[in-house]
Amino acid sequence: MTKGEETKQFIIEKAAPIFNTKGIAATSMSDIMEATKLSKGSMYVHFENKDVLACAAVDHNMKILSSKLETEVRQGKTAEEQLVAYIDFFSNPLNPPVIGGCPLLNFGTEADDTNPIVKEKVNAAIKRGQQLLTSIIEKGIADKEFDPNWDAAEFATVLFASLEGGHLMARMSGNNDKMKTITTALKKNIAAKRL
Amino acid sequence: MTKGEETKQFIIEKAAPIFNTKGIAATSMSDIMEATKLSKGSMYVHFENKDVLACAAVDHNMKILSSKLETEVRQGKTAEEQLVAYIDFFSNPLNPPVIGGCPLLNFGTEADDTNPIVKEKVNAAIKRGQQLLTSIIEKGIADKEFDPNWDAAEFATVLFASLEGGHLMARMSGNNDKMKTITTALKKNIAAKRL
DNA sequence: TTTAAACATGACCAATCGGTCATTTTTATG
DNA sequence: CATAAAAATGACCGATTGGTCATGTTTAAA
Repeated sequence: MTKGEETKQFIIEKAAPIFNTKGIAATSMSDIMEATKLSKGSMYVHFENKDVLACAAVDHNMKILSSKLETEVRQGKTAEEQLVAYIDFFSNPLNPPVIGGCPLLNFGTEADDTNPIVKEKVNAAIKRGQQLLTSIIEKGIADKEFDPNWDAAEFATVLFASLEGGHLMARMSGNNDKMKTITTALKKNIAAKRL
Repeated sequence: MTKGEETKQFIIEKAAPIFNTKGIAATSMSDIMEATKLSKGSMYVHFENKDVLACAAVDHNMKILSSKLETEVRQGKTAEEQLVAYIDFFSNPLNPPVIGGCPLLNFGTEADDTNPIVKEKVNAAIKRGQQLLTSIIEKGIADKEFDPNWDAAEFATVLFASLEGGHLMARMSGNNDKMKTITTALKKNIAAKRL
């Protein structure tokens, strides 16, 4: 890795949590300069403009999130353990795996009507999450672990949606009770499909 | 209503959808001036600063949403009809009841780490939504319409969370399929509690 | 060790930001 | 209708925004 590549990565890592907490529009290049202790000119050596830097930060947040998630899910041996690991990974929005909370929620809502590029990144990430969940469930069915009539795609959708909604509820209230209710209900639904 | 009050209301009504679509930080006073065709000085006659105007816009968006929702829910006679009306009200995020999509999601995620006042407004609105749902379910139980062992608060939480999550998924994908999956699953759960 | 390219710097730029205020116009009341 | 208060105007303000660029420094390969 050349010095330039190192600096570029360094900037991304410092910028990512700022964009994720303050939002893209509310984050200024000065904020990044302060966090990196680098000069303005240096930022523009590595990123042609703020949008490009913001996109890199979005990507980085999602990559960190998914790599941490995959590490946790891999710990599970059975499909049920893996589903539970997935749920537990998102079970405490007040101490989230990525600084600033879920980047899908944060960047998704901001980009919705304003930034089609970021919006598509979020959409793709959601699809990957859905696919991971669906494949775990289908593996569980193939392994005679779950009821073969279980609709994998449907449950993956409901699970994902309720975790995102629970994330919002927990962060707004500053309290994790609602999230606990949701994760418990989800796990109950999974257990009910056990053979 | 005096002329001043009329103008103030007019500004709020024009500003509300802009704040809800672009976000608070990304909306400038010039945006509001353009939408209202009013001068900058006039805006500051009615609102001491941008934050106050933004708060008024947040309140307005939520008020419109909840009043439309209540109208729909009131149409239902039985508790089940009312729950279904609630779900249907949020069932098409691509053509949402309030311009810009769900204000709880939009303002909530933006305000999370930056604006405690707006955050608390969102939190209070979520609580009201939860209370409405809980009371409908409890009424249904009292009327011998639903299984008396149904946990009203739990289902209210799951319902609300999955609708918000589904909202995000639908808007990111530009497609309503996931939301349809969610609403169908929710209605199935309700029907299962019917006596 | 030489040297050209890559990197870093910070002064500088026009544009826009939120906000103010003296002045003018409109409103509403006696 | 007179008139004082309320509302509306737009020029103006300092601060900050994203972005540029000539200059100096560091890197890395020959």
